[in-house]
Amino acid sequence: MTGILENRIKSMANLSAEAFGLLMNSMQPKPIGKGQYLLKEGQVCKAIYYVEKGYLRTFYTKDGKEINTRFSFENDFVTELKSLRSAIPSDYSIQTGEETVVWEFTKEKLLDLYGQSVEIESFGRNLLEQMLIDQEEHANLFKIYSPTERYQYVIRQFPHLLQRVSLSHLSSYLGIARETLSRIRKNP
Amino acid sequence: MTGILENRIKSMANLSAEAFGLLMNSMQPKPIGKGQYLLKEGQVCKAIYYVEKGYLRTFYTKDGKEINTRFSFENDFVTELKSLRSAIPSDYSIQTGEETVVWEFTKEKLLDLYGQSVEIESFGRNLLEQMLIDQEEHANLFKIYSPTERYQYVIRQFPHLLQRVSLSHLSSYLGIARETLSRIRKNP
DNA sequence: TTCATTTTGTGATTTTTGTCACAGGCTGAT
DNA sequence: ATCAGCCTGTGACAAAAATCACAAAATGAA
Repeated sequence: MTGILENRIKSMANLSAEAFGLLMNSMQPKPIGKGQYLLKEGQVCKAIYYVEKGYLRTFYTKDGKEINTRFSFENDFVTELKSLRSAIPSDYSIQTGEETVVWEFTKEKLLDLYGQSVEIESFGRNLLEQMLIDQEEHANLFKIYSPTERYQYVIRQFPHLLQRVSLSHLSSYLGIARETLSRIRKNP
Repeated sequence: MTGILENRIKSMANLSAEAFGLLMNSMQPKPIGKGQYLLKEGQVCKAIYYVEKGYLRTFYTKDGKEINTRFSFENDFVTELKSLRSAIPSDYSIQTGEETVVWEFTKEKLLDLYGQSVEIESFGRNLLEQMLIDQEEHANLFKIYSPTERYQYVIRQFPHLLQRVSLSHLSSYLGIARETLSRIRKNP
C-alpha cells in the first residue's frame, strides 16, 4: 500500500501528476527485520527513509552505552543529514525497533530528481522545514523543562513512544537515568 | 560591506550571476540598536535574518523567566521557522544582544524568488539543511553530555559565546542554573 | 511449559544540581 | 566621582537525580 506515503507527499507540496509519478516510480517499499541496521556508525549515509510501518531508532555510542537520539515512526522521514550531506562517516547508527517497512530515497536519485523537477525540489525544501521545526521543538524541551516535565510532555504529545519503546531506550532519549524514569512514571 | 554575505551565499549554492543579483538586489542591510526586538512573542515571524554584525538572542518566557534557546552571531541565518512557515504567533522573541546589522529576507520576497529561480530555491534548501544539522547537533548535546561536559563542549567549539554572552544568559541556553555554571567555570 | 534473557521496580546511598540569600564588582549615566 | 542597576561569586542548605545492587516481572525461544 502506497496510500500513506502518497498522502504525506501531497500534503507537503503541490506536485503535478508528472512530478509525482517521477518521484514514486523510482522507489519501492523495503521490508526490514527487527533489529536490522539501515546505517551503522562509521558508514556514510546514502539515503532518506520514509517509515511506512514499524519504527527506527537512531543512536550514538558513548563509553559503550547507546544513547538514543531519535525515534521515527509511521509516516516519518529519517536520515542522518550530516553524513548524507557531506558524504562523511556517520557518528550515529539507525536500527529498526520492530518489523519495519521503509521507502528508500537515495541521495543520488533525489539530486537527480531535484534537477529534473522544480516541484520535487520544493517538496524537499518543505520536508526539511518540517524536520527542522520538529527538531527545534525537541531541543527546546531540554532547556525549558525538567526531566519530570519532559516525561509529561512526551506522554501528552507522543503517547505511542511509551507503548512501543522500552523504558530503557526512552530514558536516554529524555536524558534521564533509567531508574529515575521508572520512578517518575509511578508518581504522576 | 556585503562581502561576507556574498561569500556565505556563494559557498552554499552555485548561483548564476542573474540569480545572485536577483537575491541581493532585493535586500539592504538594516542596523538595529542593542536591546531592540526583531520579533516579539505573539507576533508572526515574517522573515529570515542574516547577521552581518552583532548578535541575536532567541528566547522563550516561562514563569516570567527568559530561557534562551539560541544565539546567532556574525554570518548566521536566523528565523522562527514554526511561526514563519505557518504564519502563526511565535512562542519566542528575538532580540539583539549588541549593536547589530542584519539583512532581512522576507518570506514574501523569498517565495517570490523561489518561483523565479530554481537556483535560489536550491540555495534555500541548502540553507535549511545546514540549519538542521546544527540544530540536531545542539539537541544531542543534552542527551550525550552532562552539564559540565556541555560547558566544556561550548568553550571548545564556540568560545565567542563566553566572551560575548553574559553568564546568566548562557546558563539557560545550556540548561544549567546560573550559580552552577558559575561554579563549573571555576573548576576546569 | 520451562528456562534463559531482557526489562523493569525499588531501596539505600552518594553525587550533582538547584534554590535562597547576600556581598562584592562592574558598567554606564548623570 | 558617584550612584543605581545589573551581573557574578559564594556559602549553606534543600531537592533532585545518578549510581549501585538486587529482586521481581515480562518476554521469547525451545
